[in-house]
Amino acid sequence: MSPPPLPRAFFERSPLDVAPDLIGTLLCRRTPDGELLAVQIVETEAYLGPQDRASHARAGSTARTAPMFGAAGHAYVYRLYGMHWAFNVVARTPEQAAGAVLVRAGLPVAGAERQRARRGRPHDAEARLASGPGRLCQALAITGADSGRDLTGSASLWIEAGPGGTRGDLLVGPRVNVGYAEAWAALPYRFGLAGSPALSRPFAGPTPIDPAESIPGGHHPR
DNA sequence: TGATTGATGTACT
DNA sequence: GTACATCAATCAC
Repeated sequence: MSPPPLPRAFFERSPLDVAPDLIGTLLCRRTPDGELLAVQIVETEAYLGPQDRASHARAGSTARTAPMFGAAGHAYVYRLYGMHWAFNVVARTPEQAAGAVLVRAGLPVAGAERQRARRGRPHDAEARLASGPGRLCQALAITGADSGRDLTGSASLWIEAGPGGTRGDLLVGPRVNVGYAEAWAALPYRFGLAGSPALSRPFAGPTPIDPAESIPGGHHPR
């Protein structure tokens, strides 16, 4: 028995609320041959709508970014640097034009050996198999064919609550490799599970923070 | 019609 | 620490 997929309402909130709440949840994949692959999500980034200079939504809706402008709880998958895939969940309120949460890293919790085989690196530690947006997609066999998929009603790709319901201490910092986004590059829209060995890279600055505290940096658009 | 640019990962020094 | 693979989207003519 496993818990049901996270419901639509979970994703019908600001990406700034959904991104930290996804830390500790399970991203699950049922392959065509029936095998279960899953990771515990340990790192996410929030991307807002067209006003966010770091978001692909900044150019408005295109064939690629259309899922971000559609219903919350769907996948947005795109090709990165011409050779990797990156997986997002659409997160937005009815008032927000677009929004998404990039899943940057996870720790394998089911089908680890199959994930290692998919990565093609037999000697990599488990914590390394999905410790980056491209690695995570390769380990879980996520491709552009999954873009637009409804994660709340799919038998092949979904997100469910993590075991125990404990999220652990959160790390917060600026998003990775968005230096072109001017003032938006410095905002603390990246979230990580403190102490996880599967983070894609370290968080700088004072860590961890108390999850109960508000996000540092003042007032943010939600 | 052509040039630039990335929400990266790997190999190598 | 640096080099580089590789391509759709976007932007500059």
